[in-house]
Amino acid sequence: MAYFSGLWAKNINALSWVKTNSTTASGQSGQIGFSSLWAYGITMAGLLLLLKWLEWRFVIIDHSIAIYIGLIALFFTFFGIWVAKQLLEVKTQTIVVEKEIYVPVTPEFVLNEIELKKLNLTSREWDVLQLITQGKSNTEIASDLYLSTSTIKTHVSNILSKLEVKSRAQVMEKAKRLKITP
Amino acid sequence: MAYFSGLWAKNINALSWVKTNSTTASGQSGQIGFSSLWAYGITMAGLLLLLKWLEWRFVIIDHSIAIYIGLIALFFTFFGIWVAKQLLEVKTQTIVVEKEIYVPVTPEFVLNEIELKKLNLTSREWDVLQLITQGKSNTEIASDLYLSTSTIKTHVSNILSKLEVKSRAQVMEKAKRLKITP
DNA sequence: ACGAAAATGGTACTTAAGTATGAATGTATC
DNA sequence: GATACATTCATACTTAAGTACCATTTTCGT
Repeated sequence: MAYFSGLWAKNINALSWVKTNSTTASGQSGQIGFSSLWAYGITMAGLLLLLKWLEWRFVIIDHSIAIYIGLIALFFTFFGIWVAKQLLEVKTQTIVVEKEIYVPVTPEFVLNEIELKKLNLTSREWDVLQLITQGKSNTEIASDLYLSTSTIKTHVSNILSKLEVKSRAQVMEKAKRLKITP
Repeated sequence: MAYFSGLWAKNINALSWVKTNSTTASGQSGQIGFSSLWAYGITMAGLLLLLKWLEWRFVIIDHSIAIYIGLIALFFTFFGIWVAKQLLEVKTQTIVVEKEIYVPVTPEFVLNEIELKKLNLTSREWDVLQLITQGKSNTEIASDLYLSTSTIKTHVSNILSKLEVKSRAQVMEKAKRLKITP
């Protein structure tokens, strides 16, 4: 029984050494637990052999029951370690890292329909407005729509009135600002 | 020694029960390992007491050594579990999930300096051009820059020439297209 | 300091833009 | 069918835009 106490004390020392070792070596990921366990086991076994071999003959008969208990202790220690490994499941921690991605937003044009409806333009006025924003002259617009310049002038005049501006240049500026044209 | 074998078999059963329990209850995060360990310990102790109490008197003398060994086994099993907990650091498997966040790219205007230089505009012409793209009339531009309309007309005419267009409306359109104006 | 380019301004002119008004025709909506 | 609105076109006019040509002054690089 005296030897068993000694073995206990040695085990604690061996344990603390193994633990220190595993902490410092924690850089290499993965199998730390297993290799440390082996180191621990081998160290323990080595100590046991070392201690016992020195006084083997004196002990082998007198303290056979103590050795037996020691082996039982050793076995169940490993058994406990095995049990712990089964019980302690690997915790999976999911960390969601929000990563800002600057999407190359295509200079997509979304027509501001709210503002467009406020203007209360007729469909023909809308046609003319779009051609105006393309920098076209009255003559060109008339040509595009197969109309006379007189008609275009009328439409343009109405557009200016509805947009509350005084020139086609201001129409272009305001149409851009209100996002009713690309 | 016969009892020890029985105890072993019971342990296995108890273990498997505990493991199943811990798996199903894995929803609640944290202390699963510990509570399961306690459940396991209590179950084992309970079984031990139950089995032994039934034949206590018959056994207490004959098999005192077996009980002693059983206790040793129990203790070192827990010791092994404790050791394993020290050695096996809780592996936290970190899964980094990148979540795309679409940053609302402000409709930022980047001046197309390459195209701008090609135009070979003078600084004053550039001033006038910017005011043109704001939809301002020659009179307004003259007023803004403290110049006569004659000067503005000269600048505008030069701008039209350099941009190879025929009206201020086309200037606005082309300036937008070349991204030399917001 | 000199020359080239830039900046400013003027006059005269042409052309396009924009206004005002009216009218004919088409098209829904009740 | 009457009404309201949209569409088309025309005439006459005013105003702004744009051109052409010239002149003066300022700025800047070598």
